[in-house]
Amino acid sequence: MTGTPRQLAREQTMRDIVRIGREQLASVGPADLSLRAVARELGVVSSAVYRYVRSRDELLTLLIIDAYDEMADEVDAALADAPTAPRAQLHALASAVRDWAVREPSRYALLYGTPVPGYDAPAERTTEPGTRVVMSLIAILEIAFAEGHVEHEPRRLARSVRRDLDAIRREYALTMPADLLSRGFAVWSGLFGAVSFDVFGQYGPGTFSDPAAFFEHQVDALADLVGLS
Amino acid sequence: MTGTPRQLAREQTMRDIVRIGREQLASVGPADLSLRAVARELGVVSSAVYRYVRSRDELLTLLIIDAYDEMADEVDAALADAPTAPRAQLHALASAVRDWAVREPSRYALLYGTPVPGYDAPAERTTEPGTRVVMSLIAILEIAFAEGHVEHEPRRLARSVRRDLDAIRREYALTMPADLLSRGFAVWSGLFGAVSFDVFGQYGPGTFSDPAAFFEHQVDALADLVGLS
DNA sequence: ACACAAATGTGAGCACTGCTCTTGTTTTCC
DNA sequence: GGAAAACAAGAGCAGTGCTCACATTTGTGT
Repeated sequence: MTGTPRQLAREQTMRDIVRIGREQLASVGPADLSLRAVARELGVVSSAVYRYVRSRDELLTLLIIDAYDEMADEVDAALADAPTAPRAQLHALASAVRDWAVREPSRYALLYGTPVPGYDAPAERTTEPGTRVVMSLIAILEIAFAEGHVEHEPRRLARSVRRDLDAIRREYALTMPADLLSRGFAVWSGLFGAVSFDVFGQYGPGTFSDPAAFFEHQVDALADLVGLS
Repeated sequence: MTGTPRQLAREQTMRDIVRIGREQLASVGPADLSLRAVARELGVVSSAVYRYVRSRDELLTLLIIDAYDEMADEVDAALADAPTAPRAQLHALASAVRDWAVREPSRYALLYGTPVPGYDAPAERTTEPGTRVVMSLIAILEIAFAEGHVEHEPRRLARSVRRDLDAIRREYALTMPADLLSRGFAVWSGLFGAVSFDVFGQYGPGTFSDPAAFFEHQVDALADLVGLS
């Protein structure tokens, strides 16, 4: 299990690099993330870091995966602790996302803010961790639908949209109708819209004295969107 | 009206700087915006630009105001052309925002993406242009409410939230109830959540073959949120 | 056990960035 | 015309990502 000392040292160094990058990110924002600063903190000359991380973009990828996973882990934990009523589950998921985002604004920005220019995340490494939360959301909706906890009046869909949604339904073996799934996506984007406005201060300073309470109402509205009881 | 040649030249140069900055932004993203590159394009040495623009942040401020205004202008134009039915007006507003955002992703990112680290927009200059769109949205809702075009069942609000919303209602002399205004904010954040997901590619490539059509459904959902008819 | 190869760290260097400061030039105003 | 203000130039500082030649350490096959 344990490899050579050199392998162990390498793994430790990789962990250190991600840790330092994460700390840097907390204080400086994605665009100003500096490999040289990481090297300094690591007590090593700047070029040495390139033995471990191909480029700054590679470091970003590592931090993105790290952040997606931590957020999703906290969502999972919150869902496990919450009552099983679908509306309660949705609130638990939403609050977990918001709490994490408020606590880690830079890392949240890395995931859901402006894509870092000139960088595109390698899909094969970030897709899986990046979809965990929305998968949880869809799962909540799917279970609620199966158990009859969603009041939903059918709506017409454009053909292309229906086709795309049906493809998703097939891929994940969903029983809920396509128009409900469409609403589920609206909840998803609405959720992250609300969190982003909150975290990025789009409401303006001092507009809401208790942002968390206001956020709860926003989530309530989203729950109504899919008729959750 | 027309000042000295020097004043005219200065105004022209300022316009050129904003124009070049806008062009740069289109190809490079907010964080990589370079004053030196602007100077090069302007055919002048880098330090000369500082005669016109105090710092890179100052240039960002100019570009932010420029972008807010252009987006709001297009929204206004779209609203003027659209049918007066509130739901049609909402669709017109939403589509105008999305169209502009898709056409100008970097400038959209400047407004609604990650705040540029270390930079905070001077409120006294960006607040007014930055609130034009949401003002239009609230106006649509207010008129729809006044004319009885909104079916809305009252909802309880947390005290602090009600207090904040009442302050806003007073400030803008709104007749709609606070809980409807709350829903209006949900529409607002939901709208920009949907646009951001769309523009920033959060759905993943190829998920939706006709993103514009899907977006329409998202807006439909948001319209239901405030019971627009 | 020893040699060879792979992995790791060093330091110099390139081209770029934002920004400052001194120096010289041009335009405006009295 | 001459003083004052505005402007442009160029050098320079500290920082960035990244590459490369070189030295050192570590792992492995014979």
